[in-house]
Amino acid sequence: MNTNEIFHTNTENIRKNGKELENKLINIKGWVWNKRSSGKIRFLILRDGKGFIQCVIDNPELFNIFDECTQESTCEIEGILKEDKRSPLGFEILTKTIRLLHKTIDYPITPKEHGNDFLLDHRHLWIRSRKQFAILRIRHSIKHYIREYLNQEGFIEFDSPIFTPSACEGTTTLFEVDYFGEKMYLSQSGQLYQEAGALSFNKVYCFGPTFRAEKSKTRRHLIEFWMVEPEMAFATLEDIIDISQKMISYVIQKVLENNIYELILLERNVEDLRKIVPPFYRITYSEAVDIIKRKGINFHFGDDFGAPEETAISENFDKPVIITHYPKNIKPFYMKIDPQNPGFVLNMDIIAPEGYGEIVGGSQREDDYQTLLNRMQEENIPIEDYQWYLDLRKYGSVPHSGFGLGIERFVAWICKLEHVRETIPFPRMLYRYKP
RNA sequence: UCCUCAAUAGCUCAGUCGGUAGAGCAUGCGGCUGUUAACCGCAGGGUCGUAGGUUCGAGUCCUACUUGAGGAGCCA
Repeated sequence: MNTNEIFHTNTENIRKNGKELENKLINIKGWVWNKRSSGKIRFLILRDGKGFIQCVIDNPELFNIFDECTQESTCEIEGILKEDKRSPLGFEILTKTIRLLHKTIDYPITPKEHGNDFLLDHRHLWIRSRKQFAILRIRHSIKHYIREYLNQEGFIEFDSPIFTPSACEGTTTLFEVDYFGEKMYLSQSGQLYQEAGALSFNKVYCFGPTFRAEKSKTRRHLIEFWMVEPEMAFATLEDIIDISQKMISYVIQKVLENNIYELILLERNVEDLRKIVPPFYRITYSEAVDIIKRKGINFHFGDDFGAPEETAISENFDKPVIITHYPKNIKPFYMKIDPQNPGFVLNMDIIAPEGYGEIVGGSQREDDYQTLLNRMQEENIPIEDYQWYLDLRKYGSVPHSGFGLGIERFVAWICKLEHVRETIPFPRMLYRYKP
């Protein structure tokens, strides 16, 4: 074996297979994340897009080039990989050569504290920092494991359109777009199209961005956010309660298995996440109202829950809470009326623990043509625009159910973040949409 | 749309009773052989968000505006 062989690698590979590369000459390309010096020994923390690794420089011939490598300069380093308990990664590089590929001058984001305003204005650079790196890698994993779970369960990904020709619940929360002279809207949910998909493919889901022109300005809201919306034929409310909690648990356990490095960077309490296994807690709307009233919160039976009510309910539980059977008049027309209790619908919301609010909303859908038509007329829905949707109840109607899960709130909960704006690469908020 | 709070060095902030501006980080120079947001010394760096008002005098008090943050409503 050639002892001078150079192994081109990265920090993710070192995390997983570091033992195999120990004492070997490795080559790694990246950017300077931080530097320290202490007399005759210097340290350079390299960021390579997969993680962070400390490079030790004790050869004085390299000190000049070390000084040239400012924060966020691009460089290529060769050296011997050594195991070392003092390095957070468990390994470090005894540097033999440093090549400066691009010198960075006056990088704006220093390793010290910054404010939200400054960081959001520099979002294109902020995503290089360690916390953002961890969050966005976990976002990727969450999306990956959601797809993995649904695909294993026999769902196919069936894309709903982004441009939608008509508004279903009024146009105030929709973005209007000029479509060659016609009015179109950016989708705020792919659900209605998923119902068509479910009657064609049995189990389907869409996964993509949705847009809501709500003037919401809170830590739980974005104007552009991502949802996964599964829809199943021959399925009742009970079936989606079952599958949604299994999906959430599956994703969390997979993230615990595969993203422990990122969770540690975020200082997330992983024991709280290990508890998230089915069955989740389950109460009805009426029982939730009792909990709220027992806490002394002034609440009118029949109203929808706001953030303070959701937080009050979730405080009682260390796992998500599923709330079912809401009053019909605070929920949309497509939800199926509870035959046992006609003032209520067969729906469910899942409230995350730790105050993260509603992460899932779903329901059994109205599958009877005449009942659906009556409800649409009551709510002044333009029937002509929805004839295609009514067709689904004319041709091979079947009990079917579905739900939507908001990716950003889910990521914020898993990462235990203060605000959803850090869970998406370039957040779109009420008054902030640059860069 | 409404309520509350904030704006001072490149960044994060302090600034007392109204008396002409401070620290840490970053930057530059010097020191230190194992640092973990390293540390120590020195130096440079300011139209105190904008406009007006009160006052002998305003970063500080008052008014308006601008920008940002948190929250409500609505929602995932």
